[in-house]
Amino acid sequence: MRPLFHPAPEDLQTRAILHALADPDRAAIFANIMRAGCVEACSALSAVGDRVIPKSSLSNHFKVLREAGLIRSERRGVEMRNHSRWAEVESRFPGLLPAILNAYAGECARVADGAPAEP
Amino acid sequence: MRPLFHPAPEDLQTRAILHALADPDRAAIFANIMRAGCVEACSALSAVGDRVIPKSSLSNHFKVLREAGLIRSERRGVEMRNHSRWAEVESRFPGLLPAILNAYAGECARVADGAPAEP
DNA sequence: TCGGTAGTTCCGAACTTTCGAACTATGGGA
DNA sequence: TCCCATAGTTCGAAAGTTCGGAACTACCGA
Repeated sequence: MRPLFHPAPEDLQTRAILHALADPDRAAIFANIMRAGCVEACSALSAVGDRVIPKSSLSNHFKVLREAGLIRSERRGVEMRNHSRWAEVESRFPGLLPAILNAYAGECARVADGAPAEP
Repeated sequence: MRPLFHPAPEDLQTRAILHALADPDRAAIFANIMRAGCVEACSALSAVGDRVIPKSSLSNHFKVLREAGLIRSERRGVEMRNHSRWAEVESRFPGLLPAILNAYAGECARVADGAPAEP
């Protein structure tokens, strides 16, 4: 197992952040990490909605979030703790994360409200 | 040539917008359309920085921006006019576009300032 | 009608994403 | 200490996406 890579705050890239959050599953995972007091084990998030995400895909999602600089992961015994790097991202790109999470939240609310989700 | 597809304001999706703007070329094209009074021909944007973007790639970039709902394109004789749909996107997802364009702008400023761009 | 310009489509090569299977690392008993 | 269970990673094949050159369509002016 190779060591975990985390970009320095000054190496954060807008493109990587947008790419990471352009996947609704990853955005949901990130939103969960924030909501859950900024600390969470990976496997606690293995279901998004009613879909189960396979372990290998989950592992990849966490890697993408980590390498975009959105979360910081550390091995703690047999599991992993994931902290959001909100403050660092926020100070480098003010308003970016709130706007993105808001956009997703607004969209979900609308779907839940009215139109049924497409199959 | 098939007709141009534009999503309705209520069909705009955060994921599509983030995906469209996660590509720095597309983000630059979009920023240009905004800056240039919201109207621009495609080929006017065929260079980003000092790189030339091939026509077919450009055409695809415009398609992605259009289908994400970020721009509205109409054929005008031999060329295309592209309007940004800023107001519509902004009213559906407040703060999203300014935050993203700001993030890119801040990043460019920093690169221009100090470290040389990687090859 | 022809020529030029603007943009699109097609298609193959290169790249990315997904997910099951096999693997590694760690901790807790027997 | 050895073995098992658990948490996560890596591998590899299949499916999907992106890129860009060549050929195409659409429109305008001469």
